[in-house]
Amino acid sequence: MVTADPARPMRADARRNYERIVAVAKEAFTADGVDVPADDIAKRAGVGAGTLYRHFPTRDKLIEAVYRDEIDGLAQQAYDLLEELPPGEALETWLATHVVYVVEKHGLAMTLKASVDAGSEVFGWCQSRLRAASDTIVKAAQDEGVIRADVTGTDILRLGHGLGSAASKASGEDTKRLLAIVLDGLRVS
Amino acid sequence: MVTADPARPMRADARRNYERIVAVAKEAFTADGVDVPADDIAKRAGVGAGTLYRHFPTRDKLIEAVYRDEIDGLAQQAYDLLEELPPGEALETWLATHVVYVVEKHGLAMTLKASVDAGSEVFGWCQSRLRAASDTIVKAAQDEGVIRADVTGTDILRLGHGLGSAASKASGEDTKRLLAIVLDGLRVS
DNA sequence: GATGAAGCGGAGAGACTCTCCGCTTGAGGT
DNA sequence: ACCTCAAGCGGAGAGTCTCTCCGCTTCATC
Repeated sequence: MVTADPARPMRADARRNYERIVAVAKEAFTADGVDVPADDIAKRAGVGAGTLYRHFPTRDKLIEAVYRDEIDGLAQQAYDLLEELPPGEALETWLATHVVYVVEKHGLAMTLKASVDAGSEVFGWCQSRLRAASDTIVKAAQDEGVIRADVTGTDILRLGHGLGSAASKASGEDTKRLLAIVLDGLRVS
Repeated sequence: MVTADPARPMRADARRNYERIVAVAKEAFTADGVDVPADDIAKRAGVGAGTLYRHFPTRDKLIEAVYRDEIDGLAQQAYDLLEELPPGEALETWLATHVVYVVEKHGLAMTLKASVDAGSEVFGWCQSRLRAASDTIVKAAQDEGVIRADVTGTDILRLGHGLGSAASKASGEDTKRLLAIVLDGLRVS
């Protein structure tokens, strides 16, 4: 998923470090904001600054990688949920996850997105990955006949985003109710 | 408009410098992005770093001030246009200005907004200032009976923003056409 | 003009990003 | 098992950026 060059795969320790750094960075960004120093992240990950900067030539590349990883996790969850639950429930759970994600990471996501936007290749990648996941889960639920046939994957994405934005100014109770309303609307009547 | 303390007005030189810095910063941000060093801006404005940092205790405050000024200019233009032109034309011109602004400053505005968002007091101020301006110009045009009665100031803001987003991926020609379509839709039929 | 307060400039402290290079370690060959 | 060497590592330090401090200058007032 994040291999650099398929011709010669990363050495085991290099890959370990790469993943370690992304994980630590994600934690650090969430806890302390995107302004946390890169050297700090290196230290917390138990690697030298050189190692960090070899994997991520600039600070922005690191931010990009975290953003990408975050989105990738959200998309992956769609596929995982499909294996664990019946499609209808999977879709409902996924939408709820999406909303929680938007609410919890709102500020972070905005800043990450702003940092990433310039070299928007990554941004495009994220968008298509999310859409593919959303399409898949929606289609599965539709094949079972549990949700309306005229809903698209993009709709779900937008609903998740919209609900999240609305919910970030509302209480947890309200959020649940809003989500319930939308879920009800999605089901075949 | 940007006075700090009405009790004791700024000294003339201080105010001059304040305005100078904001103007230079706006130019610098537009030309070179928001990452341009604060010291550079001080130099270009012909003041010492100390002066800059007294007026704007942190770099973010400077960004905030520029964002605020930018929005303020857009809002002010609504009132200015109302004095120069008949209300219908004023509204049309303003909407076009808005679109151009969104297109030209898209990247910048996003980053500014992301930087500002945390201490969102400024953000709120900007929003209400824009809405007031929009409401005023819409109401004037409606009183003349030249645009639909069911349109609100917020609608115009949204249209401006939406058109701008759509237009940033389209050609100048397309933008003009899109704008013409919307303007046509706004007129009483 | 004289005087005090408000404001100015820029050297420099501290922090951050990124580079460089000698040392270490994993992986393939024998 | 051991050898070899490219791949990878760490961290000192160069260069840059933000922000502070304080002696000097300028404005406003009398």
